[in-house]
Amino acid sequence: MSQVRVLLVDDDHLMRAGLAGLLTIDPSLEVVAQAATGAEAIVLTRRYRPDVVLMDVQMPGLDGIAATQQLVAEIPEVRVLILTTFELDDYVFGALRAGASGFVLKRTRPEDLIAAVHTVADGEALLSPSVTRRVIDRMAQQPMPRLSGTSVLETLTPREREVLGYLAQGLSNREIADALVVEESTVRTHVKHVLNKLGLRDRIQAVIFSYENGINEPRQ
Amino acid sequence: MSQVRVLLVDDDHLMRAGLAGLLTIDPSLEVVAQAATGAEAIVLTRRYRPDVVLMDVQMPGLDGIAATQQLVAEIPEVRVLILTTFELDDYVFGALRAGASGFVLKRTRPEDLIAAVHTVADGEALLSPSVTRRVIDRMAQQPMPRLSGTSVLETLTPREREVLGYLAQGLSNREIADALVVEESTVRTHVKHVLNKLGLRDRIQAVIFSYENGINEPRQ
DNA sequence: ATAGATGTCCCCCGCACGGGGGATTGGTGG
DNA sequence: CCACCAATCCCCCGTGCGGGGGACATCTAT
Repeated sequence: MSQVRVLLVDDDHLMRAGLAGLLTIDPSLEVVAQAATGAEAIVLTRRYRPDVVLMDVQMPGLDGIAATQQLVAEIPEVRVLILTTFELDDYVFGALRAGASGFVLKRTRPEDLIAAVHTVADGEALLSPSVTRRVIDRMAQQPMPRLSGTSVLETLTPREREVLGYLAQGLSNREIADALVVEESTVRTHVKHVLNKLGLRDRIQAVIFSYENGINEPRQ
Repeated sequence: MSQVRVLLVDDDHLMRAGLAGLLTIDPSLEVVAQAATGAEAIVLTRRYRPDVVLMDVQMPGLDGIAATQQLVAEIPEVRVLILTTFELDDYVFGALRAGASGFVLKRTRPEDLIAAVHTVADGEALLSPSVTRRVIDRMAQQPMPRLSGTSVLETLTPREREVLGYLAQGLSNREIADALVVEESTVRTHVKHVLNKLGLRDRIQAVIFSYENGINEPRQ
């Protein structure tokens, strides 16, 4: 793999700019898109199909770990490299549980970061040396926790879950608006949020999601 | 049942006015509300709980057949009497599949229309004489299409069943076209036929139909 | 006190979709 | 031979939908 397509995900645009500039040192790396939130990362990953997603853990809304979980579940080919400032246990293990391919600290030297991107792009796993110790320690005592431990549904607000219920029944925005006694524009907003948070393309995918996840039970 | 409560549904307000006036000839009929769209019909049916819904087929937005389907599914007690100007096959069978109790032409004489309302209010089914012919014709060659049966699927051509399979997976017309290696316009035609034959509003309802009828099996 | 989350509502824009036609080619059956 | 169906493709047209924004009020937690 010569050319590696990279998606940057960080809520701080200065950090994104810095990373983008840093990665352009290597001409075989191409930053195809940048996202400021986890939800945006999912949308952009679907659109641009990057080889590697450089993902910050700390973000408002859908955080890096939840986003990673959804990304990997939907697009297994994508490699997620987690970036963080501190080496917090929760982040490390949460990220690996979610299916991340690697985990590097932001204070890593530029050339090492570039090397890390290439490593995960090649399908290898990668951990910052200072992190490796923690991982093998914990691996020894604990079995690997389940992938779907925390439901994506929990990222939805109560109202959004309600809207998803109506989406699952195939109702239009107008019909949902009538049912909830709000404006259609409000329903549109809720629907947008539901689709973004769940990483779904459109309301049709929401129907399928509902059946596949038991929100809709096929009546016989 | 002495007093019959009626909901009028027609996008043409002149037609509604005409029907309303016509029905007031019979003091045992009471027009409790009027709707201009299918969606409105559903809302008003919830609110006013009419005995009979006099429903036009041709309406912008949610058409009479789709509205009937939802109405009957949600409120089985309500009797839907379909009104139309022309006796088109798609309308007739789509409406009956959707759960309509009757089907009358707008050119029916006033006293016959009033009689029709009373008939369906009593729980009987009713068809305009000119429509009955078509129904028994079709009955002769194939069993009455019904909601729960798989017989409706047999009205689809092989290609249409194939398209339904892709619809069930939530694919767009473009994606189905690529899968079948035909033009998108061809897929559009197939999709139209599938929706018409199954009496479905849109591809979203097709997804739901597929799950409810075992075309899609929810995994796990 | 300030920030964040939530719910409500608004705008513009472009595209996919479904309904309304119609046309052509190849079979198949009466 | 002719009628019919199935499958393929075309047009126009209106609208529903999703993405991109933003605005405002309320409430909660820091």
